[in-house]
Amino acid sequence: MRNQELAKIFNDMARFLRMDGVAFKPYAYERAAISLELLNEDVGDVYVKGGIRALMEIPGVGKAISDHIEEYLKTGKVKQYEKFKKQLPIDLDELVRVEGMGAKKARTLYQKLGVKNLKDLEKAANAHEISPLFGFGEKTEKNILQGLEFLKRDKGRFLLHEILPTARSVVEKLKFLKEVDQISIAGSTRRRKETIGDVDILVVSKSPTKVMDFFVKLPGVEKVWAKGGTKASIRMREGFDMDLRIVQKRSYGSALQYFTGSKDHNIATRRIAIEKGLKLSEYGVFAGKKQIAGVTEENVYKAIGLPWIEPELRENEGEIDAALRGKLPKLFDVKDIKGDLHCHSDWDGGEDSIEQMAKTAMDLGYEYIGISDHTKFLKIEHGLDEKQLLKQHEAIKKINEKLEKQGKKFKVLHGCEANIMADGSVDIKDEVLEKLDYVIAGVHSILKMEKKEMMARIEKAMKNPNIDILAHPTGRIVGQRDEYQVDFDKILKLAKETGTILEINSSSRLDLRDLYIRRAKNEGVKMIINTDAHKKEQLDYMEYGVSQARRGWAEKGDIINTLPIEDLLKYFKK
DNA sequence: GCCGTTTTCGGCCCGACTGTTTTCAGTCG
Repeated sequence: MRNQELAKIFNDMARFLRMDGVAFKPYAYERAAISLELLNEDVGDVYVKGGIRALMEIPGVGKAISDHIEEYLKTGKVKQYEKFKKQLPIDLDELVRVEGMGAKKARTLYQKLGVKNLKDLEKAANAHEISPLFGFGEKTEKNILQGLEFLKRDKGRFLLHEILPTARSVVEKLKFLKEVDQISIAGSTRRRKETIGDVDILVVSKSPTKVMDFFVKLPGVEKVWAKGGTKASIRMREGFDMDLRIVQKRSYGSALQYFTGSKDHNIATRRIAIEKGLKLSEYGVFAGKKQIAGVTEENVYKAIGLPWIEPELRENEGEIDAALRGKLPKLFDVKDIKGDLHCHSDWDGGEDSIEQMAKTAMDLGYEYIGISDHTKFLKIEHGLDEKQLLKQHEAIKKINEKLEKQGKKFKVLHGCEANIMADGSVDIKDEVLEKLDYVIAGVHSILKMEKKEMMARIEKAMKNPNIDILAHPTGRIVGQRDEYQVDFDKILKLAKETGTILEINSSSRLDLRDLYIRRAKNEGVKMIINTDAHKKEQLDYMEYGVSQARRGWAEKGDIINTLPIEDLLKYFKK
């Protein structure tokens, strides 16, 4: 989409302008870039429909930027941008990935040493050409070399699944310190973004130095980037950074609000504060010099005329407007989940027996679990055939009888995760599917189909009266695989027509993604959050699916496994 | 360069830490 291409150009232009010491213009270009990224419609279509005038309707786009957009749409280029690039023919994106390298240092190194990319940079640093330069020194050169080393090992962003347990264990360790009065995870981890760049931790303490010293000496710390009186930053062995901020009690709420972000949400909240003649910073809300809020997040939001906003919503994607109108969604949490219907047992090569899975589900406080093993087409997953499914059906019946005898209210449901074949049929006969409590179906093979073919395939499956749930509907796996060629609007339409439930898969697929969840909710399409657990420990993944649903503005009524079993069953087709 | 219930000019989010030029620019979040 041309929106993203233009957003990149404007972000780059902002960087060039900032390098030249131009004030405020960079901010304007960045705002325009954000607007374009958030625009639902292709900017080319906007222009075709309404010309320059329509472009100027886009927030942050005025006369000059709309001219740039028009120029780009007509010629594929923005002259001013080309001029900037010619003046500074370096791979800035690459260079600024080195910790401590910004645009200005990069420019100096190009002008003095001809450094254009990481390779040149490494050569110059190794040859000690950097340290003698004006404004640089021994330490800067050493840091550049170390930054380059880290970059070589850089694995990019981490999955929330990988980060959250580590972040929590660090919080637990810090809690042991008597100097730590209050503590919280902040940043994108608190917003439960699906991938995390680094972990932010906020602490209230009267003895910051002691906490800092402890923090930078935690096991697994590989490098201390910075350590001051209120702020420290470390690189962990696993390859991600952790930042610790220490504030006073009176600023805990405002600091938590600030460090939770997102950046765009914060800019929006600060603007609101300014409109009210107040100042919002991490230290509090101020009327002149007087602090009027800051101890809790609730009173910070209240002071600027907003209700408290759930961290998962803080992306400046409509939550502020919704908050002002009293239309924020009522989010639910993992405690509202009554069961998990996408679970594998040792029948298909999973690690744990049906009983063990059921027991773990009971321990989690669930009222039911659904066993949905793979079916026969997936030989690599030891998929079950019709005969085995019928046998499993009897086994589950016995387990339920046993549970009933023990006086447990808990129930094991029997399903399966059938394969949607290339032609849209499934690999288990209807007469067997009919006997199950429910059927999940998913695409697991021939993923690289053309959109039209793939949609015909999925349409046929969704129209199958035996298929209740579409597993991982778009096929993406975070950080590993893009979604297959699907038309999500069509999927929503079919879900409405056929009553097929869309899955929010809590594993590293996190499929549906948050924006799709929001669209499904708006269309009134029902969803279910499942873990796809292949062993009992993975039943804990539910929290990630719930976070995803929360980021998608979903409410209890949108998610059928918040329902008790008798109501849940009503959503299945038969 | 953009914007507006303080509005067509004057303000734009704001503070911490590092290293080096020893007073502050550059970078980061």
